[in-house]
Amino acid sequence: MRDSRAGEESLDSAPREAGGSSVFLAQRTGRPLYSRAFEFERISPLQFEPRDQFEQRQKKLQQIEALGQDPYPREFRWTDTPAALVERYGQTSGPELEAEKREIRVAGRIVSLRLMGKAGFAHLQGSGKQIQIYVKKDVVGEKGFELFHLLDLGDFIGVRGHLFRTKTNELSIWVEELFFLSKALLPLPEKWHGLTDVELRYRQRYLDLVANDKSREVFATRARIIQELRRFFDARGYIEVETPMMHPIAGGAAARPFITHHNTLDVDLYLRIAPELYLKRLTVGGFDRVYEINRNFRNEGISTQHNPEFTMLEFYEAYSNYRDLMDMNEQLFAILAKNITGSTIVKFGEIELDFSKMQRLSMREAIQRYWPGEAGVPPSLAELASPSGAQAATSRYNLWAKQSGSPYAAAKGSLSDGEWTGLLFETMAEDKLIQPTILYDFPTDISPLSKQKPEDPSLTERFEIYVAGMEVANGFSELNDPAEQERRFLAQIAQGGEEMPKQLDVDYIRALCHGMPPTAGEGIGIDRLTMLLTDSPSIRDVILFPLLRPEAGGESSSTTEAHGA
RNA sequence: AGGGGCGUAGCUCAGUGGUAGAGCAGCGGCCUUUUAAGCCGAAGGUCGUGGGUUCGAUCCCCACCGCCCCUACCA
Repeated sequence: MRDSRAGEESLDSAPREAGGSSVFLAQRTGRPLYSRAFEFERISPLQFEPRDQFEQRQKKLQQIEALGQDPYPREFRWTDTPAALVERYGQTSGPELEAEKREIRVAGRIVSLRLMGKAGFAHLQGSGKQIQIYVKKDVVGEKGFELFHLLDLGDFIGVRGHLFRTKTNELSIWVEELFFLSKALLPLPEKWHGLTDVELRYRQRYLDLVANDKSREVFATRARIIQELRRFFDARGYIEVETPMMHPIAGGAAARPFITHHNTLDVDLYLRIAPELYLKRLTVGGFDRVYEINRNFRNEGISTQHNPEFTMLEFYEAYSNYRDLMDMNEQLFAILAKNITGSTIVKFGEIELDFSKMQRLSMREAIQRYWPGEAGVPPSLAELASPSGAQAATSRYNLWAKQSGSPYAAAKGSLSDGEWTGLLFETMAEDKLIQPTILYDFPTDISPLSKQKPEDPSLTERFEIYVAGMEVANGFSELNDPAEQERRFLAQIAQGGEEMPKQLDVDYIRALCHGMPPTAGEGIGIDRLTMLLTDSPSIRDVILFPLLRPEAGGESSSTTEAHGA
């Protein structure tokens, strides 16, 4: 951490270590504060673009310093934010402002600048809101106006003055004194188109946030969604916990993990693919209602719906089952939609999602429901439940799909009945679930952590919630029979494959042996939920810094390393 | 991984097989209530990178790099 009492001579007067590469032309020297000069020595050829402006602004910074200003001052005390002023005085008339004439001190980033001769206007932006300032030479004086001249778009300043309205009736600050706060050595994106290059928006999110209101709103909304979720669960007696991100065994989901290494212990660890097994240990420990909002990491593809690290809310509730959760979810999604967007009807792209009700379908019903008419008579529930029934139905579906050019179900290796059912559902029904839908009764074969249905052990008490064709939640009555759990884990391990655990999580079985209450648990994908509630078509629009390939220019991978041939 | 698209000034975008264009930003000048401020002037580019075709390539061809979209894997 940086010392908050920074400002003592030692810190400032020490020449900066060149360290072999600096982007600055001028290196500061060990002169005392306020009288320091720059030395123009090229330290390294590395520079940020645009170079002319970078250099120009460095020169201006020196000139500002020459005016007696600290180039990086430690303190500015403000009385109001731009947002607060707009909020409070947005409707107040000029004469009323004149009558009050309260002294205010406001800070912000300069986002527009109109300078004319001996006066000028600018807009200060703070927390996404802007207020205009008016700077007049007569008022701020020779030096103050000189400082004003040296300001660029992007600089941070503070002002002292009072509110008034201009000829065009815009609420503005009549500036009596200017305070330089920080220099933008690089220019902001273009002022009315903003930043549209998506790559730049993701790589340099800070510019996106400065330039694009829409973007800052999305992330503010994301924060509110998480707040709402915490409120919802806190009000129901849950406690929030944090469980390990580094796991000795990657469990709790079927996914390829990231591998890392701890030096002192000399062990490989996996970045967690799910917090599930740890949270359930906590229900064993007597935390009857727990939740965690945190990251999961899966070493898999990147798409508009997938980022290698993503945020999940997971929660567990003792003495409940999946029916209780389904009911709770209907409430939760409706409340969220209402509180976040103002309505339970939410616009998403070209469609409107209605969160006031959720249709419920069993997986087998969904297959029937979305079975294409041209593919013949849909399979009966009895057929789908019978041995090899799902496989037979899939063959019939594939026959049609291949003829019509639709995606067909391609099985890798031999599948069990439950796997066929899951595959068929994913192939033909999943992307049709546009309106919020609770899909329930998943095959046991693809639900290794769920309790079976007492009347049909081939199915489990598990559901998923689909919205706009995306899976956003996954919950079930948790399997708490240690013998059955061990059997299913061993079956997974025997099955093999990159996505399956390699090792039995013995401690988890031991925990279950100490007794886990009947519990229902669920995970909700926060990123996807945020997409839905902010009308964002890509997951990268709701993740501040989505994973991208590292920028070229540093050590480039292929060219420098490619001597294998 | 496969298919499609994109890459031109710091930003937003035009454009052409024959010396590269605008607006904004930046620079110099004028301007004391402007607001996409205005007016005058000057500057700014390895047209993603590397090959090839050509008398000549930013443009055509190939490869590579990066990003976006779709499909596959996945939540």
